Amino acid sequence: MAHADGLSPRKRPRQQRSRATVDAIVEAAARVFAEGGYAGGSTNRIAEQAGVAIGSLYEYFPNKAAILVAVAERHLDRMTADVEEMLADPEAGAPSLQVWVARFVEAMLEVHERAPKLTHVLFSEAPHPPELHACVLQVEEKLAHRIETLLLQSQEVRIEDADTAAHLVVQTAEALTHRFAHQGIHDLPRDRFIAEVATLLMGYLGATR
Amino acid sequence: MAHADGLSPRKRPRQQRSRATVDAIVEAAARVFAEGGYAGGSTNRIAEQAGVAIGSLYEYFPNKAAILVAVAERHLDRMTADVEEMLADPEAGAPSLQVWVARFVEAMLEVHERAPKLTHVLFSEAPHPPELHACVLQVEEKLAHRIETLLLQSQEVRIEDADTAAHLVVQTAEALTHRFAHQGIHDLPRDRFIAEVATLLMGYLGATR
DNA sequence: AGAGAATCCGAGTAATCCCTCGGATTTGCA
DNA sequence: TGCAAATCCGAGGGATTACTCGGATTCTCT
Repeated sequence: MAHADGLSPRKRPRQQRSRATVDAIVEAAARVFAEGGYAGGSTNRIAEQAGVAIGSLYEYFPNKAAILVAVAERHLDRMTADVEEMLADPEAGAPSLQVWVARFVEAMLEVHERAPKLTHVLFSEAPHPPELHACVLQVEEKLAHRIETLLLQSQEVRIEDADTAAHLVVQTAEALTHRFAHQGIHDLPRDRFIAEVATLLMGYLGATR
Repeated sequence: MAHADGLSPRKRPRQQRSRATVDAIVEAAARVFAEGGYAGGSTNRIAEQAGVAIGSLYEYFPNKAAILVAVAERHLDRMTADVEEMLADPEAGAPSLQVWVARFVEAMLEVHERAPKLTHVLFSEAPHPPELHACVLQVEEKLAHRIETLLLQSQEVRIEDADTAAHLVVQTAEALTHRFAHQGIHDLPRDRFIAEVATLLMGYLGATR
């Protein structure tokens, strides 16, 4: 009934008209934040870009942070969906772990390449209210779990602590692809970068007893 | 004579009194930025924390971004100095590459642990004027070069492209220690994390022909 | 059709922010 | 000692910001 936290929507959109408004706001916010960062994007500008009055915006979002969280949730959902889809793609019968890892790295990279600025703002630049942090943690957890099952299925490696290894793999892939998409790494070309990271991770998985 | 870029100091401090003022400002700015982020730290608050009038602050810094750059330069200088020192420490006669890598990872971690919030603001949160970006690049270049000579000296590994390998090692260590210091990774204890990252990097260096 | 709920509107408020400027104070030096 | 340069001061200007509120408009449902 009462919202203890100050981030949940102040009012639920009940008609499809208002649902469209909320969508437009979130979409516009993604653009605005990606352009000028979180602090640099004003709520007035978001409303303007969404073609909506500032008053309407505050009908559904209690404050600026809530808009950020909404953008993050939508973006993260799409990210995980994309990665899942690419990992599920059964184009080869029984791929080796090497192939799985390379696919994973490329999937992460594509996800970051799709919206490097926004991803950077969401993950690194913006202040992280606990709401958002939990959201990020959940995504990483989901990815790590996916990787872990991959590791356990593979006969190529005997892993001692698959849980930890999976988390490190996710963190490493996430961090490196993020950096590469955002600012590049030592002028490495894209495919070379992917191969190198895949090698890095395979070395780890092979070495971990 | 004229400063084309808008970041160089508007006036040079000539007496030791003003040099102390500039120091106090930079130090206060580091505290303020670490506390509330770049956007969250106001120049008025920085001046107040430094025990200096706002007018005095603008005698030596043309704008807020210039203060950020000054803080970054000082912090990065200390970071590189610390890492260099730890790597130069000759406590063992001829350490193996494994030992070198573990030392490097621990050094990077300590550097991030010393001021995790500030490091995060400097590296990730704050807007990166080209001045700052060049500064960061230079540090990474220096570290990569240090690692590269280490690789070339070692007889344990035959590296094909030592340059690229060194850069990837630096980026990986930097990214992972940054994350660990800033928000932890899967509740890994510190020593376990170091060991794991060292294993990761050694696997890569061993696997790269 | 008509009433009440949902939605939309945008001028306005209070706070804050970066930065200026004219003058007071202190320092170095002849 | 006295003067010019260096340093310090802080009230306040001009711009921007997040957010409010009272009322107009549109929708849903009987």
